[in-house]
Amino acid sequence: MPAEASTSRPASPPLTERQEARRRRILHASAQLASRGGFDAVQMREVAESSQVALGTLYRYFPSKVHLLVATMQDQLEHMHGTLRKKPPAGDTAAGRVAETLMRAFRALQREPHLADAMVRALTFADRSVSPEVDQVSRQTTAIILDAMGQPDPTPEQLSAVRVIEHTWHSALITWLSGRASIAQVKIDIETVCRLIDLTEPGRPAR
Amino acid sequence: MPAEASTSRPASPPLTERQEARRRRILHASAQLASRGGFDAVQMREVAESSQVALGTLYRYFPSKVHLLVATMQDQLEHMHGTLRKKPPAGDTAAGRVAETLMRAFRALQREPHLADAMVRALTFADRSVSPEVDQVSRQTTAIILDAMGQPDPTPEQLSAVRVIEHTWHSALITWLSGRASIAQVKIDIETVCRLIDLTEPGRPAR
DNA sequence: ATCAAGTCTGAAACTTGTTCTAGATTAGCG
DNA sequence: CGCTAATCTAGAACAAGTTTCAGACTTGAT
Repeated sequence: MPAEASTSRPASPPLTERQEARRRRILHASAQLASRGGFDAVQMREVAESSQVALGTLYRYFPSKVHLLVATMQDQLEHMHGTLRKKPPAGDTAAGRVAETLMRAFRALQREPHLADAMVRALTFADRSVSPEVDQVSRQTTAIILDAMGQPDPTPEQLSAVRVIEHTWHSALITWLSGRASIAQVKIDIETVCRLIDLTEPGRPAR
Repeated sequence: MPAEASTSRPASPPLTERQEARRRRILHASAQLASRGGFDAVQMREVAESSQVALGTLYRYFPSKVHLLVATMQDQLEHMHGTLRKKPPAGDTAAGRVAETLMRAFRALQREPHLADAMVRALTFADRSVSPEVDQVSRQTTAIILDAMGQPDPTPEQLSAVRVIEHTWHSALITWLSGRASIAQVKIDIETVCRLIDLTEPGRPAR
């Protein structure tokens, strides 16, 4: 029973069971260390030791610390998408549902602020060499938002709005994590940007 | 004639002339190295050498690489605010003027993409210890946007919109810098988010 | 079962951000 | 001028990400 997740890796070379296990151990150690002290606490030597893997092996699985943390984020996002699916938001408007969904995710992050720090910092610090992985995270986030909107077939305008929402989401998280914005502030920003969705409700002249 | 900029540092201890000169040399070296190879090319030893200052001194002036790059950004932003002031945007709507202003800034960044990379990456990677400096950058950005709106006395709603615009601006830059979004895409995102301004034009029922 | 290719391990080495130290220089002051 | 505190310099030292390498272990195919 090899649990193959639906939205996962390209799975270039299929991993053996032991390799899959190593990969899981590494991701687990990464998340654990991150939960403690955030980005800085995820030290490659420690991750290697915690996951019972040689440093060189760690680097074979994840070519850099940022790759590792972005993969950790993919992992967590899948989790969250699953959780969110179970109890879909109940608002009347698409904007309200999206805002509610993002606030739910935000509350989850608040429970593990250090982990959030590690993941989000890695995500925005990632350079070109991590683009595919970051893109995957972005697609997953988009999927979550579209789910909340309940629009299986969004217009280009709506996709633009979703992109802007994602931008705001990431950047607002950053300001919260670095102590420059309060939780309340983040909430306001999310609600504000979600209004863009109403603005692009189909049946409106585009411009 | 000690040119004291209007929006500058708290100037805790006033610097002597030679110190001011050192500071300028450092910032200049930083910008120069950044223009070459972006974030990675700004190596503290090189900055120290280029600016004819000992490594320890560099760290006395800027307590970390991120501090240095954020200060570099403040410097460049002041420049840009000055430039933008000279030719204010000409659009009819506030949203249009803000979008035009940001696109103008964006085109300036496109001319020095490596410098942009160094500054923006530093900005979003900055942790709590750099909050005051990052905040200053944020205030300066807000000032530029409010200038473009031509609203000397914005409502709280408008301030929220401006915050969201800044979020989008930063995050969109990141996606462009890491090659995940095209210039055209960034343009669309900026234009999309600027619509929020019309939405909060005074004289509208606030919800 | 055996062999070749690929993978993993442990340890050292290298890079770059950051810290520390001892001595030289400078600034402000009486 | 001559003193004292602060600042600056050169350079070593340390920390953590990354690379490298020789040898042991697995895997897959014959």
